[in-house]
Amino acid sequence: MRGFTHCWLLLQLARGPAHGYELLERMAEDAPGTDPGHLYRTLRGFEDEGLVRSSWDTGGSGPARRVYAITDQGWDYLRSWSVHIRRTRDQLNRFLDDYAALTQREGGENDV
Amino acid sequence: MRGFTHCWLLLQLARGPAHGYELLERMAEDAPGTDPGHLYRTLRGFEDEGLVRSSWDTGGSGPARRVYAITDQGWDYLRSWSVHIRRTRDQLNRFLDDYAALTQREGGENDV
DNA sequence: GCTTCTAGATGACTCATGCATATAGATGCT
DNA sequence: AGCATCTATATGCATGAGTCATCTAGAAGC
Repeated sequence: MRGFTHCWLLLQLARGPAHGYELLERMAEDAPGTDPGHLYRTLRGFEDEGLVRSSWDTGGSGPARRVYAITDQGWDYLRSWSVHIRRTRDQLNRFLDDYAALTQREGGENDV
Repeated sequence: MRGFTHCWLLLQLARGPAHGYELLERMAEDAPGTDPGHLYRTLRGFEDEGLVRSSWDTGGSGPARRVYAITDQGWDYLRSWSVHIRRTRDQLNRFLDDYAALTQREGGENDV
């Protein structure tokens, strides 16, 4: 499966078109410490795979912005991801349960 | 963060000592398709970092087995992982919630 | 002797991620 | 005009997880 950044970005674009810098700032709130280079590369990668389409927005202030919009193929991809993500979440839950059970048995001095 | 294999392996060793091949078989049930090379390398990596200790078990049938046991440092690591994993799980839940909300709004022909 | 099973390991590759840095338009300051 | 700063996109290079193929070698069965 692709990393968290991939999922997050495509999901954001599913909510509506946006340009990279905007997504970068949004991400700074949700998951701080995201690398701009990785973000822009991921977006271009999406376009290469046909999951999004981009166009230049020269209106507004500042440099031109490359605005990305999700495609039907992008929606399909997002859908298959959601299945995978649910599975991953379940695995993590199992990990947490197992860990909690172990630490309880071992002593109980842990804040689980 | 380290990948799922890392977490899973160290958690298994937290339940008790085991050798690589045994873990490989256990993993085939929980998360099929795991690569032996990756597994063995990960275990050696753990040992380099002091998270586990290994010793040869020449008893029993078949070739000698390298048996791994978790160290105190390994327990510490596992503990810090559990915090991170909980955070990741919460992110995945947020993703799934957002996706569900989006697809409901868009039409509702999806089995969420 | 031969194959098969058990067990551990390496080499080479792809891809996600991180860190530094480059480029360039727009804006504000002096 | 000159200069710094903000906005915006992008590349270069390194690390490290994960994958695929392959190797070594003891033990067991036939």
